[in-house]
Amino acid sequence: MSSKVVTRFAPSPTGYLHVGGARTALFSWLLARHFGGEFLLRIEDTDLARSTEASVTGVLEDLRWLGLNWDNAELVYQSKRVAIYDRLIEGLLSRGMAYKAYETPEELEGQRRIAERAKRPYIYSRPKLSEEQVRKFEADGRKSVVRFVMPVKEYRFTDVVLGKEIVLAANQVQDFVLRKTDGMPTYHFAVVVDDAEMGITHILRGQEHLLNTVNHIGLQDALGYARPIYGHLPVILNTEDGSKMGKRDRDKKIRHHAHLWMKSSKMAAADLARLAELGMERVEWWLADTGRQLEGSEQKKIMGVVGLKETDLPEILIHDFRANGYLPEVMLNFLSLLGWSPGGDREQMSTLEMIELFSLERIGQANAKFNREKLLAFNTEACATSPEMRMVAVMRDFLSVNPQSPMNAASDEELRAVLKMNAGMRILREVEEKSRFLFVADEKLEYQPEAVEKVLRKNERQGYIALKNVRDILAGVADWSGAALEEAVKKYCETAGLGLGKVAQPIRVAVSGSMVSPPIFETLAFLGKERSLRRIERCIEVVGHAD
RNA sequence: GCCCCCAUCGUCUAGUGGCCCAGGACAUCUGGUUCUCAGCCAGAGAACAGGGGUUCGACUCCCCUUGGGGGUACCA
Repeated sequence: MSSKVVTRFAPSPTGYLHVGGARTALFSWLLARHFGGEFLLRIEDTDLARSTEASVTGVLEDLRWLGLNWDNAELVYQSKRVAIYDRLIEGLLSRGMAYKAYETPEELEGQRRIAERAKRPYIYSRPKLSEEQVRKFEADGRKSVVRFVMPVKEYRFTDVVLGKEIVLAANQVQDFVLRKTDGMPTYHFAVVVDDAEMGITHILRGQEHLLNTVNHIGLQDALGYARPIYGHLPVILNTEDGSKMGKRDRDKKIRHHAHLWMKSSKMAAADLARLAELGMERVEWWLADTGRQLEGSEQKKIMGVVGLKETDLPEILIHDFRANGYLPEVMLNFLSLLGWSPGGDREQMSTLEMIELFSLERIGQANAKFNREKLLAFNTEACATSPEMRMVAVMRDFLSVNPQSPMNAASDEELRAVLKMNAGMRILREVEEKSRFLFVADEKLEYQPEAVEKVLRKNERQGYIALKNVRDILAGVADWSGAALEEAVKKYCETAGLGLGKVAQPIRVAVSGSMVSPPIFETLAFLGKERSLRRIERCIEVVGHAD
């Protein structure tokens, strides 16, 4: 095997990149990089109704974020290659290797139902049309598709991932559609032509394509193409129910909550539709069947009504993980372990190590469940061990996709300091939630009622009193450093006979507005004497007044 | 229904006939550390789906059962 390895990733732009697609892309990329070959990108936009340019942009951005760089400067769009497909299809037609078929989708559906009712497997049977019938169909303006004359025989091919030969019996093959009524090629046709023309040597794809492969090799034989090496990757499943992990899962959760909401608030679908400013039929249609999906904008409206936050939804899309503050290198590492293992006890790897260690033989056969907790643990470790510079860059990227965060105003130096005081962070979203108060104007700081109650008011306002007392101590601290502040406050605790927690928590609430923040002395040092005291002063006033 | 794929701790997996009364990681549980959250440290429990073969010997090979997943489109 002296020829160069050429792999590809060929997403259909009907949504953003999800973990399954990313894993497929990663494996193809690793294979190419391992052998010093090429990794190409192609956009499979033959489904005119569902493909969008926004999806293409999104997928490309996600791939770039992950660092899965592709080698073709010019992207291949199947929608721009229709003339090429047409020429080849005409060739097949003229040689009798394909034919026009005139059944409507409804007629086919009917045939399928009949077969199902008779408990017979449905296999499309080629109708024998007389020339006269064909003329009549054409004259009636009946739309036609082009079907491939699939040679009836046993098909077999070797799968490198499964490590075995896949056999499909002759009675299972059937003629399939090459060109749809709208003139676009089907996936099956375009994929075979493009893989051949792009010189793809290895095709890695999800196991849902396993049986499609026989159609593809039937076509390859008819068109005189060489057969690439195939490998079908195990499917990534949900931990919760073991079903295939996919974009539908977010929709599933929203629907579930919508039902709960209707039950608890005694509302009907019509009320939900009205409040969400959506059509009633649309909402009812969606609620009725778990197989149905709403558009992203519609989902948002429903979520607003039933009280679901973006962060309540399961992360499925690569973009979700980015927006929650996972590191791309961690995603890559974790994804690589879903179906692959370098062997032994090896788990955490840099991308370079993954390239070096990757091999098709070590890809597993069993489906894998996506374990979020383990991903979190990997991310925690990476956050703890990555260089400061890297973390600042990652934080910037995180903030760029969270433009509403006040932390966007922070300088690199400030980010570095914030990251440092957040040692032990798991994801960047936690850093943001825990530290955003540092970048809110003193007078705009909001005090959580529960925090004020529990920490300052409870037990005869012990916390409030401690805060007042420690305010005077802090006002007298000359060296406003973490260490000096700690010393001063601890000394106060000792003389007052209080545990550090009894004093630290009131200060925390006063400067952050909540019961959770980075370590209190570092927080004070970051804010500086003036701002710290101003916040404490304001808190004393606000809480005192409220009585 | 039919076709195809798969099967080691709760989860991801290591294991390619004796090195395994099965190793690692995450999760769980128990202690410890700590100004909150998180983290960190120490320890513990936890698996070869079942039944037949093959073999001197099976987690490893073969068959069946069961279970899980995928496909069955003018979607990819």
